[in-house]
Amino acid sequence: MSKITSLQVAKRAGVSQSAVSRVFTPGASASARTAEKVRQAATELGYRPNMMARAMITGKSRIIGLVVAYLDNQFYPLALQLLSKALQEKGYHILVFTASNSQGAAEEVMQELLDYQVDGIITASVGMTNDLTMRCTAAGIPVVMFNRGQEGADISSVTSANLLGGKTVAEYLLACGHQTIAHISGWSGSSTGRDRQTGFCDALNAAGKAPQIIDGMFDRDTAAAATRTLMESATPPDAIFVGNDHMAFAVLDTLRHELGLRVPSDVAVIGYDDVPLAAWPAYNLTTMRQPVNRMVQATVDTLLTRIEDPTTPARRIEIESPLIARGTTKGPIT
Amino acid sequence: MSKITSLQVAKRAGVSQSAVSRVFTPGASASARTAEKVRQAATELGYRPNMMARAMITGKSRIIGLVVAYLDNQFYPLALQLLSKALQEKGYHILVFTASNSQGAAEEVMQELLDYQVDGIITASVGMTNDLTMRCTAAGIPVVMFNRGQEGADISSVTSANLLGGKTVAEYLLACGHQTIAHISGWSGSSTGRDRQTGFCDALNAAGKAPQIIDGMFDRDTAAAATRTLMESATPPDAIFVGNDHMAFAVLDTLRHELGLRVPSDVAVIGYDDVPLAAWPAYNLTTMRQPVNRMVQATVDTLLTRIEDPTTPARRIEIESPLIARGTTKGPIT
DNA sequence: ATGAAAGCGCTAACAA
DNA sequence: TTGTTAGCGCTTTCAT
Repeated sequence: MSKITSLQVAKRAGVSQSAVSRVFTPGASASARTAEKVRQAATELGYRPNMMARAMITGKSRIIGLVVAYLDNQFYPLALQLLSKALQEKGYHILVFTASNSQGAAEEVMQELLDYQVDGIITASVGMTNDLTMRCTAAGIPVVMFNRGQEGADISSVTSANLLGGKTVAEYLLACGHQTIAHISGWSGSSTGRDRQTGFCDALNAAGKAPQIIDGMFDRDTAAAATRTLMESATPPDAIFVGNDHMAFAVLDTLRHELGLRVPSDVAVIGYDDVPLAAWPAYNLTTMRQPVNRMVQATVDTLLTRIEDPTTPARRIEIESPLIARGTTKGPIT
Repeated sequence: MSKITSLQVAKRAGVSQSAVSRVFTPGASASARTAEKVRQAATELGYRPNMMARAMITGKSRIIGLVVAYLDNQFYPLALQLLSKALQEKGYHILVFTASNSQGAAEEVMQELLDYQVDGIITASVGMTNDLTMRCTAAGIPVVMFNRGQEGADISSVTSANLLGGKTVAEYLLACGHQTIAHISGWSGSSTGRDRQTGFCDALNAAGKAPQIIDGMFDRDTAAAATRTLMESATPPDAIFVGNDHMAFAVLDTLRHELGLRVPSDVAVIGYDDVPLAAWPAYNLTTMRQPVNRMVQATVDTLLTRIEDPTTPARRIEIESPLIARGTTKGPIT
């Protein structure tokens, strides 16, 4: 039982090979009778069009390259799963490229992406340089950055409203009556980390406060170390805003199990993402939600729109979302 | 800057198109001088061979289909990341197929897998029927089941030594002096779940004990419900072996935060997998390790070996690993 | 070792 | 609507 070609189907159906092709090509013309005969023969033989051959002609592979760095932050596996499912429903599939955040690696990945003739690219939280992403656009391949923005570049991106999110957190903490507020920020090399920090600090400054800030690099160990530094300082904070949930869990672990402090009575903690784990009783973390579902939907829409019509301009989508108050904060003073 | 073909490189290098092809085909013959000229021209033009065209000729796409169901169990994202990285180093990439565990979906996925002419397939924890997996083998596509075995079928699989693992857990719990031991099993429809259970029960039976067993379906909510049932029964257990870490976290949450019990003094808990979260202080879970690294390595080896030489027989690999004692058990009586 | 030529399986432009 | 023809970009005989 080897490969069945369109030619064999054609013979069996008593039509030309191109007739078979047309029956299987969306938006091609074939009479009902022909289509019937062809489909019949095709199912009998178990024929399915060869994607590779089709891709070579049309230039469309129906493959989307997903560039991803680390999957230890629960937010990304979830996104990957939803992304894959949503694209699959549209007839696309995800080809995974893991890129350690090093300079040379990105370069290499970019080439491989082009080799496979992917129809589009989604970068998830990976530090693609402007240059690299621009080159994809130059090569005519639409790129959407998921959970990352890019300053002046003409590249589509989908993020949550991080600036606003930071502000929301600041105002909430203020409303809770906190006096000494600190921030363990997301990696300052990422727009996401920077925006959350900016929104947070601006709102705090407006209230006449200046938070102490340490870059947590989106990393557990770094965040844990930052927590120690913060709490052992001369003026330890009574609230910490952490750049994402993944780090916030490390902060909570350190606070509770290493420093023996109580949350929220000694220190309040707020994260960002609202990954499933944040809702589990062991952490019960107050956090800014990132609506994965809507972000995924927007990403797929944006990408497919650009694939179908390359003249569509790049769009930068920001999705607003609520703060989810749970047990690591005391709640606003009423 | 559109597509560069081998022909354009050939012209520039002053050689034939086939010469260019040979230079880029591993194990083809070309003189040093020709190779030099070709490489020169290629880099100048930014040429890279077109994978699609190559795939069509050789029948090798250098794409591995990964079929996966859910990614909420931390074990799988980790595996996916390592798998992707290991394969990438060998020049392969992963095309993701998400399959809800329904019957019809698997059928559909299987077809798409064939459409893309994947060189091999890895199924991760997804309930492929014997029939389906056999059809892939029939179609000449090597399949490796990751973290699942299959009874009599001639299909490669890589698992940890689940039978032995179950036994190890039982003996450990016995050594800790537990009297009433229960088991919230992994999905009984999976070899992994069954083997752990069998190894566990056999060892317990040998000691004259018969554990109460509830199928946890590898699901958080089901496991939580099972925990309630167990603890509210006439003879609540003093130790619970849970079929994987993902469920064990739900069990711990329920025990501590809902039933107000202390672990391990009221009940001891042991999981299976040793995902990163198990080591975090909030859970600090005693668990059977599954050595992801070695499992991934074995999977990649097995798959690539069969791709390179299809006559290689299927192999069933079981990897032994240790119990990691942490804070949810009291430790053996000395 | 190299070039010419024959396709891989398909879609698309062209006639009929 | 349909069949015929020409490639997509490459690998692989087959001669030389």
